[in-house]
Amino acid sequence: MSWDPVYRLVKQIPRGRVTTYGELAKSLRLRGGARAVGYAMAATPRGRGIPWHRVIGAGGKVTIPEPHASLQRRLLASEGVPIEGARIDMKQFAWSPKSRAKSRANSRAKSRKPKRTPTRRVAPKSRL
DNA sequence: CTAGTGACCCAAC
DNA sequence: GGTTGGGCCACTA
Repeated sequence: MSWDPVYRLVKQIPRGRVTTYGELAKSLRLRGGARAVGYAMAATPRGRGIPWHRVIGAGGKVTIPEPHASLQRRLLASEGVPIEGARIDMKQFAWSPKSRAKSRANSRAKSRKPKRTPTRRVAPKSRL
């Protein structure tokens, strides 16, 4: 299924570095966002040397089911990426698909969701 | 077409 | 700083 660009990018992740689903999604400009990347990773074909373990959740959190999470930790630790308190130090290990050389994990513009109709968390019904 | 699920993310509580 | 809930969209039944 055309997840090739995702796999390709994942394969570009250098050893000892990690990136998040969101970063991959933004770099690839996937409409599905992080979700699509997650889906792609879930369907990652084995036997192609795709370092799926270098893809983690936002904030350096492992958001995958236990069986895989355990393996992921071991693989990452094997590459020199220890997980401290179920979390990875993005400051050091975060890798950006574009900047390759720099470890810029900081691209958080808080202005993404300006207003989301506060005090209203129940069924907006219509969007227009 | 609708409904349900998911290796996600973010804001509010 | 942990839990809840909504949103976003791809994929399957």
